[in-house]
Amino acid sequence: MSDISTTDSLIRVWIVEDHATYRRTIERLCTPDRGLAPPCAFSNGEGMLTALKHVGTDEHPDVMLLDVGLPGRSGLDLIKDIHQHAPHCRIVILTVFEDETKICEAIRSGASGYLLKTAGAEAVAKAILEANDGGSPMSPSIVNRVVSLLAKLMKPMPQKVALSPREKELLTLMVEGLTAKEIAVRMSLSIHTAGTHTKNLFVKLEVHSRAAAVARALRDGLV
Amino acid sequence: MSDISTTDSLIRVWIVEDHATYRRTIERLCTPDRGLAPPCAFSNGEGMLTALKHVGTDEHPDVMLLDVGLPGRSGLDLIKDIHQHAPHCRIVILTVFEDETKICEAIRSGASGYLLKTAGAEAVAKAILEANDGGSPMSPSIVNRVVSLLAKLMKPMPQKVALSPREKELLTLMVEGLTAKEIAVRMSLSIHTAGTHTKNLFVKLEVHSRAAAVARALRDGLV
DNA sequence: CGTCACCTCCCCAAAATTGGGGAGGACAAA
DNA sequence: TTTGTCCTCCCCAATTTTGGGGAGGTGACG
Repeated sequence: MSDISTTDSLIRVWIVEDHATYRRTIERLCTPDRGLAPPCAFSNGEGMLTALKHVGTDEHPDVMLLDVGLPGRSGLDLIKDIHQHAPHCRIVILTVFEDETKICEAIRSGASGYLLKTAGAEAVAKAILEANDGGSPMSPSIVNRVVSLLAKLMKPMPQKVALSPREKELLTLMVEGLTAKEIAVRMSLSIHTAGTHTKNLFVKLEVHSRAAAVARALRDGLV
Repeated sequence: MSDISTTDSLIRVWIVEDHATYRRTIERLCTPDRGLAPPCAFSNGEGMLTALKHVGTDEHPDVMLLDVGLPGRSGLDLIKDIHQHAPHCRIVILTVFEDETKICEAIRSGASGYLLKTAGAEAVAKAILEANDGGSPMSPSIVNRVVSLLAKLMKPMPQKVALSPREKELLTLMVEGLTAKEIAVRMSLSIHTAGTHTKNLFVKLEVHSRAAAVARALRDGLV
């Protein structure tokens, strides 16, 4: 007997994935030698949800692999429902989307993991085990984003950076693509004053270049 | 007799505005001494539209002040209908919205003017006269946007600037706020190559600074 | 009245950017 | 094959940016 079999039962995995071939790939990697029971696979969230409502609690999945970008309701919406019906089920998002918004929503909704579909079969299998053990499996690039996201939220981002009128004006012109000299002219300032404002602005925005300042301004709606 | 009375009749003004007090303000400024007839005021587009359909052509308004952000259909949708029933009616948008999208739609729909509600009573009165004379009254800030918008459309904007893969990559990192040196490291390039890419990028984007490049990228969704 | 934030102006020097130039190789289309 | 685009690397010099410093003035707030 291998050490895996020391657990009473294999991990119950459910899969929600509309892409048939990819779904098959995932199904195939759920093997007893990995500690995984033959999975239940669904092509959409509705089917999975009705199944979840009708099976007994002892039949509930341990880990749910969830695709987002499904037809019908977004996979992200499903998370809450899953948690409602199967509170102990660990949810792992499996998707091609890498954007912060989706990741953020998923995490907020209560997903345990977030895998990119570029991940190999072994990575997925490992992720299932990790999730089942209470971990939070994530693709490397996702981890990066989560960390930076967290860092962003951690720092006392005072909602809106308190820019003085003149600084806001300067920032606006900077976003227009004007150089320091042009800005000085437009604002009827000496180059030096424009420079001073720029320095102060950089400190407030926590950046070290015009490009970064513009990026921050545009992205955080400071203009 | 004042020179205003040399015209046979006063300007017929219609107003569509849901905010009662503001509507009253506008109504009050339509005085004979300004060359304006007592106006018809409506709190919504539907009412105005039915009225427009039922009155004779000789009763049609000369100038229509239109609020957008009305309950029910958007004021912008109304423009087409108004033109259909009263082709000679000059339409002036009166709103708090300053965004390019709204302005663009309004102009495209056939609005003659676009006023911000921050405009004073006298400005509104002047705008009505200007519109009636075939002009296009606009708040200063609106004019700015329209001009820049026009300029943007004029230049042979080749839809999407054809950036090479490497250039797009560089641009992305530039938007992240990285310096040339950092970008070179991230892209595994020599500073010189990063510089070369930057130069080519600037030519394609028609800019002369990183800040402007970032602004262009972010605003035109190049990343 | 002192303090603090803001605006204005200036000096300075290290570092980065900007904008020319050239040059070789890969690779695909004409 | 020739042409063209793209990627890579380099040199150069003028200009700009960055980030310190100081300094005087205003006006608000306690």
